[in-house]
Amino acid sequence: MRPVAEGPIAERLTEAYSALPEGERAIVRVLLDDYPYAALESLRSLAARASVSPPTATRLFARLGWDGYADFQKAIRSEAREEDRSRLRQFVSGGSAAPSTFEQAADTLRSGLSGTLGSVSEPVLTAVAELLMGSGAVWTIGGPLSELAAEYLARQLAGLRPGVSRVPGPPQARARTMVDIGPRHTIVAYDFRRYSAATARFVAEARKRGAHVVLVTDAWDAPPAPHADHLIALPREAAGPIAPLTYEIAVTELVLVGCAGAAPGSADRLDEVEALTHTLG
Amino acid sequence: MRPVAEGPIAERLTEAYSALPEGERAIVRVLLDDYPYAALESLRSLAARASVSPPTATRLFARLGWDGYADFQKAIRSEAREEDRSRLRQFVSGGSAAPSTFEQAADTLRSGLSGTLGSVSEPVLTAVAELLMGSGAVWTIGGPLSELAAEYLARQLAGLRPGVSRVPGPPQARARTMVDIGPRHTIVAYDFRRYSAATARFVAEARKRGAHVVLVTDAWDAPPAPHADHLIALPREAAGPIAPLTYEIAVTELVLVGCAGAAPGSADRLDEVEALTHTLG
DNA sequence: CACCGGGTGTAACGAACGTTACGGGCAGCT
DNA sequence: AGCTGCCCGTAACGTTCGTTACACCCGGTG
Repeated sequence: MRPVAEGPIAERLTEAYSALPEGERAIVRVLLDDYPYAALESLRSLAARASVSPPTATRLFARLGWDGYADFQKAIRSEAREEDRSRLRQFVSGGSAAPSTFEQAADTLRSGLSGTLGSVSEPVLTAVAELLMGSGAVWTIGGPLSELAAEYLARQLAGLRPGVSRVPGPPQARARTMVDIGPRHTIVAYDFRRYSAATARFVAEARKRGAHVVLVTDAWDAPPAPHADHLIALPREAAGPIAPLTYEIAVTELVLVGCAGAAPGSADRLDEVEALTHTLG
Repeated sequence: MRPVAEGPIAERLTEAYSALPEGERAIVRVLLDDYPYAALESLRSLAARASVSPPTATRLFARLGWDGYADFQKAIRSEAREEDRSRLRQFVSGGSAAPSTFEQAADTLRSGLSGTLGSVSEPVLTAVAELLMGSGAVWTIGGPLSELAAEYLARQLAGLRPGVSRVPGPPQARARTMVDIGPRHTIVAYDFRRYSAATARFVAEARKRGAHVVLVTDAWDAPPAPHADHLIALPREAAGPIAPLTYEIAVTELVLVGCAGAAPGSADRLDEVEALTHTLG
């Protein structure tokens, strides 16, 4: 399979990459970009694709320890053949003795995401999506790190409908924002771990003014939770040694999928945004 | 029938088989027995495996309508490439009966993340982590959406070491930034899909000044790729209907795990940051 | 400034390639 | 028996291949 399961040859190329001269790097890029099919063509067309001369390719394979291009090709072919065979028994759960730090971290992310996606219920997502597409205006807000998720939601959602903004950071600007918030508006708040008192206050005030509140957090007893109409709680145990922004982004994308589904004409809008980007850029 | 899914080429061979003379049948048998790998070797070795002469093979391909062996090989290669792609697509989009939109999206995210985490090689992560912790100064930069990942890396990395900044957006500010960039500095660039010409230019110039460049992208032939010392390529096919920021964040967190591991005293620094946050807030 | 080492492209080489031309061989038909 | 059509291998052809040799350019060093 393409990059999902790379063989040792692709790894060898990847690892050696940074130590290679420019021309040979170009070859490696072509090789990995269309792996393994680029390696099945002739050395000359390979070199042409990389815009270098054939000898440069020859030198690459020599440097990496193969006995010429034919040798390299043979290795690629047998690896592909072998990988094809083993695709059936791809239920190998890794299992190798001592997983490295990275493997541990990767596993944490994998299972954490799985838990995150499993814990959000579909009716809630549907309701949130409808709310976001049906509201008069949408504001997103987040804590020190979660604000990146808030920003992400704002940007993507703005591609689907008008009237989406970030809640500004400074108190005065927040106050000016709050003045106009009313019953037809929706606030999406991201609040995690240490929780932001400012976010809780903002959410509480917005709710008092009749706005709808969607809260993405890590616990049902988070400070702003009482003021939320819809609450998406990510499992806390998913947290690794580092803040798991991955999960926040993931559920945000889930919400966005729902929003896109609820907006039939969104493709046109996205096209127009793109055209305008070009015009203004 | 070793291959799970045979393409039309294999079918063509099978159907024509009975109408073929003995020698050409032998060729077809070899072809189908080790499909499609036998077709990737030379015509001569193919003929040898079938215990016939090379011209017999040539005649087979002419008879079946291809314009020579090279033409046949090209067809085989592109078919294999296409089949590979569609296999991944099917793998990504899931196949169970009628899953809801959200379940589909969730599966996409799950398997996409799995693919992403599987495709990044550990030595590269290690090298990047060491680079990020050992450099004089680190700058992060990203495109319209990827900049969120760049921002995330900058914020988290700043908790582990001093001298981490975002590259500013406006050209003049970028120019002022560039002036001071030199050999002991490192640039981390995120560049995806539509690719940002500005990012590519910045990276190219930085590299010219001797800075190290780490590029996180979705293809080995991305525009800034030629200027990167370390390249982390996320599988392109993993992309769903929406931009997969989840994956970018995930590999960023993987890198951060490596950085944290390379900095023993980072806990103290984080504590101090927290205390200062309280003091200044 | 001269020097040096590494990286690269151009040009030329020999080898292997796929193809074509030709002739022997064999079955089936007249 | 002779003829005919098809199949197939041998031999030679021209092409394309991967490799090597060599000269140029560039950045770093004494």
